[in-house]
Amino acid sequence: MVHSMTNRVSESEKIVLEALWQESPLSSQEVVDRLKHSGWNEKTVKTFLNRLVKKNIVSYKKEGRRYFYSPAVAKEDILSEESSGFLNRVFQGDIKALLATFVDNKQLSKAELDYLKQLLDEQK
Amino acid sequence: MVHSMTNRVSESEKIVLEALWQESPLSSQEVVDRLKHSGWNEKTVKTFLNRLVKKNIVSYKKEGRRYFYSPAVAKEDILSEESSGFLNRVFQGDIKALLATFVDNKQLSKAELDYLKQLLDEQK
DNA sequence: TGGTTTTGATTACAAGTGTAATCGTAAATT
DNA sequence: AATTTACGATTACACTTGTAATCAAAACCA
Repeated sequence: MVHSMTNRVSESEKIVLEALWQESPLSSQEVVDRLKHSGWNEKTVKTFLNRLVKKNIVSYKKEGRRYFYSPAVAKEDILSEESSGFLNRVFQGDIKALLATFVDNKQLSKAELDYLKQLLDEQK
Repeated sequence: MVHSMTNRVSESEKIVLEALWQESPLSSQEVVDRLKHSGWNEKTVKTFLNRLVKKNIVSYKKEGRRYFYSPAVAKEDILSEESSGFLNRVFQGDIKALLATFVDNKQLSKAELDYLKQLLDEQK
């Protein structure tokens, strides 16, 4: 696979992927278990797993009759891809505007504020 | 319209909406003109305008034969809705993780860093 | 006044997504 | 061994989205 990954991961698929990021490899049943709070039918979860595999976002190892799934992409990669996409789409790349919106919108605790200041200092 | 707005604005629709935020009211032709860089066919733009109207995201005033469109929602509202949605979906509400990703990922200029620090101080 | 153009409304249509149900086969159970 | 079960593969189906084309009525032009 050469040219940059164009396969989009849908929101639902991302929730499934998140479970695999937290722990993998997992059988489909284990994924279903970890997502029982979602209210999704087992079949639905399996569909998402399948689509993730077809998109090469998730890989699997056959073990006897069943598959054990693992993420094929790093969480950080997806997060930064999503993040820069969001920044560009919603804030036209204006990171100051984006951060201002987040900082204004959320009530940040003192600890969070300190953490962020530290982050900014390191950035120097 | 009573219960909380559940109408999703698609990416393309948001681009059209952005034009109206920049200036309104606009006739459909004016919107098309302002979006000629998008490469969209006039018909396509009109479709998006129509869908925005159906979703009550954009309103219009009839003037003779033609309509003049205006946003029916504030940009800030959409931005903060999108932002908190993104925060929750992608970062599970962990604003520190989100900001860290943005701050790490983008090379921030000195001016931007200063701006952010000031923002954080105001937040105190 | 009869054609031409403009504009909004309606219709089209494939791809992607949410949400499963069904099918076929291999495995487990009785 | 026969039956039930579990699992992956295939199929289903409506809704959304991207991307327009067509239609009907009004307005303009010749």
